[in-house]
Amino acid sequence: MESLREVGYRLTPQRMLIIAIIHDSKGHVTAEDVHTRVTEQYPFVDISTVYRTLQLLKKLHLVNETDLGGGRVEYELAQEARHHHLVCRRCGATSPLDDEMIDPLRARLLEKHGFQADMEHFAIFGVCRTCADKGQKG
Amino acid sequence: MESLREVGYRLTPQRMLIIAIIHDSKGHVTAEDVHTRVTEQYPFVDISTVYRTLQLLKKLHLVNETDLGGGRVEYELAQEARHHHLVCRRCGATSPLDDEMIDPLRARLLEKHGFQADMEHFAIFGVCRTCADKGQKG
DNA sequence: GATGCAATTGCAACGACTTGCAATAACTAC
DNA sequence: GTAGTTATTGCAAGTCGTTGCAATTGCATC
Repeated sequence: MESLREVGYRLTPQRMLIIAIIHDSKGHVTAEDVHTRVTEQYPFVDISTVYRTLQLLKKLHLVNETDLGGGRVEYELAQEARHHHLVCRRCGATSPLDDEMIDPLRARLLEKHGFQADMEHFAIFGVCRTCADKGQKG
Repeated sequence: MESLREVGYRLTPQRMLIIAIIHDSKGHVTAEDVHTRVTEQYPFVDISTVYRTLQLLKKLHLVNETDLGGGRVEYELAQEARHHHLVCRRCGATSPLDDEMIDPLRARLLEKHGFQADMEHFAIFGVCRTCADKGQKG
């Protein structure tokens, strides 16, 4: 919470609230979710402030931003180990994916192209095992 | 060009024009680009028609859609071999990436998670060799 | 070639997110 | 505690892209 100030940013009530809300939320939240919960306590806070704060927290690697294809971007605390998401385009289910699965690709990109890939928080779309078992058509 | 009709879609002048324009364009185009060029010939065509047509062509795998981080989505003909893009977050340069580079990951996802990953047209962000050589900070 | 009907279109309104700007307020230095 | 400065905010307007809907039009059938 104090980390913002340590990096030279001002610690405003809005920011504190937003950070607290994200801390309290398990899993993913949208900007809209955060804004709704913020305005319960500080009704005057604008959604643009929420967006700006989320961008800041993302820049500081305090939150991850992922587009899970639901029409709005999702955010989550970046405390846990780096990971990604498998998103089923049939049933919409998402499951986490260890970053280690991506490491070989990262290594290959560096080796063959000299490219240092971020691949911070990927959403990989496809068909999950359950859905693949049900229907045949891929 | 006739392929649309063959799959059960109507072949309208708007669609023909849009397809022709994408064919003529080398590399990536935005919806705005397409709309500008469409209205040179048919000034009444709405941008929503362009968007809808692009979505349709994407669904039919006739064009690829990629978010290269430029604030607007880019489209290109899907005629060539499947590929992806490396996007440098320093200089903004993009370079194509063979799909083969992704194959091992795809195989691993299927094997370990039973997940049939699409990974149709990825944009992988990071730092390119040139920029990495110049500055040190990653 | 006329008729019928659903796919497609243009329009306008909407959705998520961003941005310019003047007012406010967090931090610093006294 | 006060004053100064500058980051941050709220507001309003803007952007890219989507969507509901009535009017149009492609195309199949006669």
